[in-house]
Amino acid sequence: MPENKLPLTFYLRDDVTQIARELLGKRLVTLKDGVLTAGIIVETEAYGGITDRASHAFNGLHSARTRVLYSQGGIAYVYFIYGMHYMLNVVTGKEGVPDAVLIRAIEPQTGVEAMLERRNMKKLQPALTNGPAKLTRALGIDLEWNGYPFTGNKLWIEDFKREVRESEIVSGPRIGVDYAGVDARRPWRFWIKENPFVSKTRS
DNA sequence: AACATGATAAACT
DNA sequence: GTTTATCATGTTC
Repeated sequence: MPENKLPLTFYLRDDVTQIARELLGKRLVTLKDGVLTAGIIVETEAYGGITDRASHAFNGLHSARTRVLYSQGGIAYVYFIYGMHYMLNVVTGKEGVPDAVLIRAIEPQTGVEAMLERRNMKKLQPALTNGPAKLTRALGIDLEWNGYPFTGNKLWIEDFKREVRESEIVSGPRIGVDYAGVDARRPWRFWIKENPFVSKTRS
């Protein structure tokens, strides 16, 4: 177990955009079937609870799907979309506040062979993990991981000796949320400037 | 009916 | 190499 694993207190803070920024440069790790896979987080998006039209919990919606969003921070919110993809979010804030950060891209670091196999690819290239559904597939994350804690021994985020200067962090509108009206234009997507593993925007 | 996407193919430059 | 179009596939409200 790594000593630099982020503590629960990291996730319990109430500024979700700040947490989304701080997650850049951190190392996301999964341990599944004895196989360790990990990568550096290079792109995130903040989802601001009940007042954010792009959030699944907008207007205080409670449902079977959004239940884990209202939990105390420090657990995973995994959901299924477009009939075939899984998305990983980090739930933040105190219990009752459905804030979350979507992990949109990572830079592969450990267990590249296993990731390539899960993705059915032969060679390391940005397409391995440069999108939210690509990285969940590469890390072996599916619906079973919904609600799983980031403080356990199967899924965690750890500090990594990668200094991310403020000047390296770029922000802009979130992807795929055009339906969200005014909230669609909020600059709540954060990424590391010029990193080749950041997702490609569709025009 | 819509969806916090990815893979592929075809037509560009 | 890049942009544009199309489809896959099933849960959610």
